[in-house]
Amino acid sequence: MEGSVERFLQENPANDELVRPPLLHEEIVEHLRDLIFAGELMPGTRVSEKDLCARFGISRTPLREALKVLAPEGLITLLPNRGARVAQLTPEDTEELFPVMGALEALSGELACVCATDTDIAEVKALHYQMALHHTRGEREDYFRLNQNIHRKIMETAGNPTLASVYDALAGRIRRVRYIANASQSRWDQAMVEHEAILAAFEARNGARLAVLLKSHLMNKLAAVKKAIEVGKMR
Amino acid sequence: MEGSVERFLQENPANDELVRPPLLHEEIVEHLRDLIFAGELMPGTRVSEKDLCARFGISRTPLREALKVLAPEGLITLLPNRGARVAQLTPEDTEELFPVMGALEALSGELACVCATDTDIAEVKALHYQMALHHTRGEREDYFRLNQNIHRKIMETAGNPTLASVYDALAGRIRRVRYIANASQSRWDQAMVEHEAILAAFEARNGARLAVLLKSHLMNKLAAVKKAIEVGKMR
DNA sequence: TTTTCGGATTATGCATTCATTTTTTGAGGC
DNA sequence: GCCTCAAAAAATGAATGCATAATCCGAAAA
Repeated sequence: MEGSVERFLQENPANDELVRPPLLHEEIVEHLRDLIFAGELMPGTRVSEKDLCARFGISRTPLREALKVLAPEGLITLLPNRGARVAQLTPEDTEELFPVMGALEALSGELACVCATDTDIAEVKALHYQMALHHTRGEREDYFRLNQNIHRKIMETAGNPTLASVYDALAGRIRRVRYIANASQSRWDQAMVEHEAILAAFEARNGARLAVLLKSHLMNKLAAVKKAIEVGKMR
Repeated sequence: MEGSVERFLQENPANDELVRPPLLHEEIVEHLRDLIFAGELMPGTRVSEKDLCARFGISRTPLREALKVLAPEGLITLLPNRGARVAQLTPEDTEELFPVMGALEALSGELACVCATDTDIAEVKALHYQMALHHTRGEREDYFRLNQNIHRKIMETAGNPTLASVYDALAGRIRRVRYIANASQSRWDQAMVEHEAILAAFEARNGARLAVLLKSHLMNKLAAVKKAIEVGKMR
């Protein structure tokens, strides 16, 4: 019965994942993403093929494939004949990315208000107050983590995987700069106020309002980032 | 003075293009995109590495790299050990993509209203009336082309290359189904009406309104596509 | 005739190799 | 001492090779 697997896959494209063995380069892609996010590979640093191959215990082929995948994603910069570097976010990139993220988050908010179960809302609420606690305690790391979780939860509640994956790709690029957004206490406090409003809109299932709030939340974050960078340059 | 090129590139990242020789796999990526867009590689068809290598006159390495780049982009599906296929848009993908496109176009409209010069607006106006002419003449191909040009022009006017590139990537995936959106005359007429409003909002530099219009324009297009597909299934 | 099985053929995934380009190193000139 | 230049070393881009998995094809069985 030749072609039965074939037919199965054709008719059940969603089940591909269950069947397909892993592709090495895809694992490397994820591994590299993790290294970059973890800060082990800092922006601007040269990526030595030889070193990473040794590190992962693979040949250059799948590593190079992974680098070529990460390049369009904006995490890696390829300099022909001169190797790869961890991409460095330019001020222009930052200024361009935040509005796009804002539009995507706004959409996620709209959709989430339509799709959310009461449990979804309760979960966000729980995350919110846990985050608020970290805010009052001044625990930045934990605050950031919870913050991410809230936005991710809303994004998941929206029930649009395509939206989520586009968002994730962009979020990866600005992940680093987001950490500096709440550098000043006043901005951090302000962010917390904004989050109160976000939670309220979500609880009220007011999609339009939530969209506006999420969007402005990100634009405010951009302003804060720019200011923080300015200050950073000064000293 | 070794390292001067290095320094130049560091300080002038935008000029990289001028200096760097082309990477073979990137050319192949574009070439493959063109083939898919042109319909020469139809969705669902298997992509034979050997054939394409022969066609392009290259070895398998850069071709495989190109396929791996196109996979996350959604144009190619990789089945481990079973080759690559031109990705087929599922109904879910379609339904997920249009809202995202809508959000991005809405943003482009907002930004464009802020950035546009009078010339930009005049250009869109010219495109619009040329498109209207094709509509009255019933010239679908030309209408589509102008339609694309209008949205592209607004996107460019927005002055956010990151936004544009994200948009383009998604647009590539639904390019094919968009052609069937205006299958029915009534929907086509309706689309034209919507475009009148879009032009008006742009001329008035009413960003908020343009955003809403572009968004709903795309959602209506989605509805039309779904209906067209339903009808297609019937017969 | 249709289905099942098994070897031959083909295609794929990854490693390795080869040809260039770039970077490094160091000797010589200013 | 610093810059210039050239040869050596290293790294990159792409082609080739090899082991494995999938597909094809024909004979045998139902």
